[in-house]
Amino acid sequence: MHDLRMVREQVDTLRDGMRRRGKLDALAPFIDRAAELDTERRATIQVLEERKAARNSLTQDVAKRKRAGENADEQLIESRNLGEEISRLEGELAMVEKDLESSMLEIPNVTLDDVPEGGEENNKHVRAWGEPRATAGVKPHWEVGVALGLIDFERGAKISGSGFIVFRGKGARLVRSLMSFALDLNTKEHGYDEAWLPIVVNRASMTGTTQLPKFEEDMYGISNEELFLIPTAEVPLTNLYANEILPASDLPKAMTAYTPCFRKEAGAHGKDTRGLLRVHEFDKVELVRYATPETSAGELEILTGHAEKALQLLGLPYRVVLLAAGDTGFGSAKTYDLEVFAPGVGVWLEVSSCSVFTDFQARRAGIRYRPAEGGKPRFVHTLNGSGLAFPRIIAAILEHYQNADGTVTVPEVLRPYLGTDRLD
RNA sequence: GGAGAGAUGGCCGAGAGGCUGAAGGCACCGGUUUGCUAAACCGGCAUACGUGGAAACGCGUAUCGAGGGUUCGAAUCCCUCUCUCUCCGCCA
Repeated sequence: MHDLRMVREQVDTLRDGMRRRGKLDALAPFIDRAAELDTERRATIQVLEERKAARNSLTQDVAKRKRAGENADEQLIESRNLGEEISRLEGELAMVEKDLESSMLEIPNVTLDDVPEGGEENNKHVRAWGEPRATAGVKPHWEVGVALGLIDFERGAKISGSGFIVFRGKGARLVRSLMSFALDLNTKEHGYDEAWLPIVVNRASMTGTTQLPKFEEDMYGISNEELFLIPTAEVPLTNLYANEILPASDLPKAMTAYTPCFRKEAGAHGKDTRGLLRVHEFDKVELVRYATPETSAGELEILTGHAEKALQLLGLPYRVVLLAAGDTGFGSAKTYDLEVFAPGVGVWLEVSSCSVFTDFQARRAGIRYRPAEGGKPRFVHTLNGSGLAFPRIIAAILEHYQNADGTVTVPEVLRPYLGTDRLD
C-alpha cells in the first residue's frame, strides 16, 4: 500500500521533521529501522532479480533442447534449485517489505518550514476577523437549543447513545440550511465540484488518507465486514482518484461533499462533552484539493480563505491559528485551525481545520499526475479543510446571535434556506 | 441470498503450458503518395522498478482483475478473493 521507493531519500528529511515536531526520540528507532530495512530490501531485490534472470534463460534453454530432441536433465535440476532459492528470497523480501511498511506507517508527515517548532504552546494566532461578543448573560447553546425545541439530547441518547443528537423542527431545518449554504457557496463561488459519497469505506481508503492504522480505535466499523464509517468526507473524497494518474491539466482539482461523520472519540470523555461540542456523529461539508508540489503551499491559503469566507458570511467572529509542529495532525504538513468564539460557553471552538498533506496521503493512496506528456508520474499534493462542521457552528450561532429574550436571530445568509429570520 | 457468464495494452479483440510483452483491428504519432480533405501504402506506438549511459538508448525484473498454488517454465491448469454482466428471489 505505502509506496516504498523513496525511503532512502526521505530518511534525513524525516529525522529533521521529527525533531521539529519534538518527536525525534520517540520515532528515531522507526526511522533507523526503516533506513536499515530499505537497504536490505534493495539488496534482496538485486539478488532476486539476478536469480530470476538466470532461471529465465535456463528455461529457454530447456525449451530449445526439448524441441531439438536433446536431453535437458542437467538444466532441469539447476533450474529447480534456482526456483527454491527464488522462493526463499521472495519470502525474505515480503517480510522486509512488511516491516518497512509498518515502520513507515508509524512516522508522521514532515511539517513545512514556516510551521513553528514545538508543541501546542507555540501555536500562532495569525489573524482574527470580527468582534467576539461579551459573554455576560449569554446562555450556553444547550440551554437555548433545548428551550427552543431545536435539539433533543435525551431522545438522541435513547435511540443511539450518548453523543448522538436529534435536531427537531427549525433545528433540523437549520442543519439542512447549513448544508445547502455551504455547498452552494463552494460550488458556485469557489469552483468546487460537488460529490455525494458513500459514508462507508474499505480499509484501503482509510489507510490512504492515514486514519489507519494509527487511529483504528476511533473508527466505527461494521462488524465482520472490513468496512468503516467515515470520520470525515476527506476519506472518500481524497481517495476518489486513488491509484490513478491524472493529466496535469486536471490540477488544481477542487472537490466538495456533504457527509455525516462518525467518531468514537475514544478517551475523550469528560472534555468538552456537553452539548454539541463533541459528538459521535455530526455533519460536515468538506473541501478537498489536489495540487502540484509547486503550488500546494499557496493552495492552503486559498483553501483556508474559502473556509473563512463561510464564517464571514455567517457573521461569526473567528481567529486563524497556525498549529505548531507538535500539535499538527499525523499526516499534515501544515494546518490552520479556524476557531469561532462561543460567548455562551466562553470558549473558542475549532470549526475548521485546513491542512496541506504534501505527498503524504498521495503516496499511500497512489494519487499521481503526469507533469508532461510521456513524462514520469509524480505524486500530487493533497489538501483538505472543513467547509463547516455543523454542530459547533450551530452552537456558535445559538450563542452569538442569542437575544435577551432567549430567542435567536438567524444570520442573514441562512434566511432564504431556513425560511425565517428568527428561532423562537 | 441463489444460479450462471466474464475480467487480456488507450479502446475492441485473439491466444488455451515454452517460439507471446502478448496476433489482428481501431485510435494515436512519423513518413510516402495525392489540387485540399479523405483513402491507400510503409514505419512507430504499454507501464513500473532496478541497472548502465551525458544523452539517444541498452540490459535486467515484473505486469494479461488481485493474491496464493502446481510446474524446470503459467495470460493459459488449480484454489481463494474482488469487481462486472445475465437470470431468480428479497427489499427502501
